[in-house]
Amino acid sequence: PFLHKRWYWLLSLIIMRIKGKSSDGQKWTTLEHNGPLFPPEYEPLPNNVVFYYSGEAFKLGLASEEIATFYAKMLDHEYTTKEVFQKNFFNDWREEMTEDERKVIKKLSKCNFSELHAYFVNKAEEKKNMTKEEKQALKEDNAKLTEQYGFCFLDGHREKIGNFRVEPPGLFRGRGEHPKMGKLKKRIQPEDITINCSKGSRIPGPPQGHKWRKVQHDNTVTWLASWVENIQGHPKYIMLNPSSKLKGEKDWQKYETARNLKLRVDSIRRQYQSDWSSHEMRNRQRGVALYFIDKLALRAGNEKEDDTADTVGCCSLRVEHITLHKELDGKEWVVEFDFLGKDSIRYYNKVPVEKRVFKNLKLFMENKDPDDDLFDRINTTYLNKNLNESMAGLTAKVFRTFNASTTLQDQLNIMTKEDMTVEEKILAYNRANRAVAILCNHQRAAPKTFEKSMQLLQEKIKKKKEQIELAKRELKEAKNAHRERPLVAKKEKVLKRLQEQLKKLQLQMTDKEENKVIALGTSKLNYLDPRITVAWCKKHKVPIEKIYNKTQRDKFAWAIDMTDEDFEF
DNA sequence: GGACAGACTTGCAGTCAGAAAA
DNA sequence: TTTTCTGACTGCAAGTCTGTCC
Repeated sequence: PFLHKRWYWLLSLIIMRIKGKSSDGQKWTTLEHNGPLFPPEYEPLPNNVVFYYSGEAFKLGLASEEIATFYAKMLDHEYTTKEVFQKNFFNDWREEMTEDERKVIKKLSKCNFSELHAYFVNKAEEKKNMTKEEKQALKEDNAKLTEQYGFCFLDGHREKIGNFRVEPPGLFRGRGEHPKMGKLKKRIQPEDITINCSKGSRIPGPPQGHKWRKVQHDNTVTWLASWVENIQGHPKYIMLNPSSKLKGEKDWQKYETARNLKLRVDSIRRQYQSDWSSHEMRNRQRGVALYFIDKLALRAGNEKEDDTADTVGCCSLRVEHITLHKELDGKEWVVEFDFLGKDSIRYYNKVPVEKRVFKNLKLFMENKDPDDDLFDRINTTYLNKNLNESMAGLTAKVFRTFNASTTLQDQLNIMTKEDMTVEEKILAYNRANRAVAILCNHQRAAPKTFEKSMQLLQEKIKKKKEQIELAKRELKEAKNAHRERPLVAKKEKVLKRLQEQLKKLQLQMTDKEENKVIALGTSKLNYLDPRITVAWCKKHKVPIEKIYNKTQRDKFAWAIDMTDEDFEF
């Protein structure tokens, strides 16, 4: 109890480091929890809500009715207009139908879900219009469930669980042009679920009349429960919240690896540059790929399974994804990138490169079709094996963490001035954050209400300016006419306050405009060493709450506790 | 060395709840 | 007090990377 938080963290991190090196992959000693929380069972539609086929009322059985509601709920979403989505949905739906239903329902275009849709729209409306008391009661029920299922005991500490709910059934919504969009995501039964906890701990009871698929005691993994989803056949896990010690330590380790790269990066860069002139084609490809990963923060680019959206990363780039320009916009040796990356987010960039890189790319593209691999001699496994020889723990993605955190540190150093107000410092921070987001290509759809809220701000600024004019005149009058000290002082104060408010609004607007299609959250949460931020806040007297919200402060508790103002990444 | 499974991190979007405006 | 708006939070898909098997 007398151990200061910071020392507690340091100590446990050091212990972890020692353990980590000699470890057999053990992640915990004891783990006890209450199992996952299942979604509520399907509630049948009331009899007055009717599904029509070919204009005729048709009573669906419970199972097929439930699936129909999944589609009906999504009716005003763009998804349901897509052919692939419709086809997948209809196939899967028919598979779950009874023989009799299948005999009748043969075409999706003849299905009329509109009453079902209206029913759910109405229900949502009703929920919105609930009384305060009803809402409060619902909230309390929820809190009870969180209390019961939302926590576990790991090595004796009560820890928050990240996702303690089993995913409900529904229609799969892939991102981009996913060939499986619209397929039925089936309801998960206790019989599908594997429970992981420690030997001798209280094993969570399965729901009445059910059994778990399996109960295991594997302390080399961190998950509490798992099941296999039916779309891709991949496992899904119930795991701890990012605020947990286990996740925090892992996060810290990640940033330490990135800081290690800082010490080695010069020699690694020299190495890959010399690879550009290697006699071996494989080495040249490795050198150029690594250069892209380092300079452009591209992802590694693993091979993907079929039946997924066509997206690529560095190693999986194809000839069609780049265009070479000997000269473009007054620059020499320009590579134009245009491809869909993770989550089908477009990466578009025109980058001047070294002449040798350019020549190599030309060579890699020779005698290839557009859909051939650009780097046909290498893959991510090979790349990572190589990187690991340069530095323990080094993999392709470490470069993203390293470059992101380095950029933040550099930008903060450049942009923060001591005479700035707190608001200006926050803007500077956001700009540094934004530089990182742009580097990592973290995009978002422009918010639907963007134009509107922008206009609103404009108006506020206009009003404020008018107020300032008025205040100036009044001040002048006060000075000329009355020469009453207290009145003049008062008017001066008013003016000053107004001017400060205007400045604040203008800063707000700049920030908003620049953030229109850039997402800052991802880099803040996953790429920026929180110690940089914590140190900066301490050094420049910016309250940490201005930069990190509650969740973020919880996740980065380790950094907040252990970082001094002189920390440098 | 390639295929595959498994575990864990990263990423966007949609929902929700509380703050701000009316 | 009611309505509107925004940022926090959740959900879950989609990556990365490691280990195992043949």
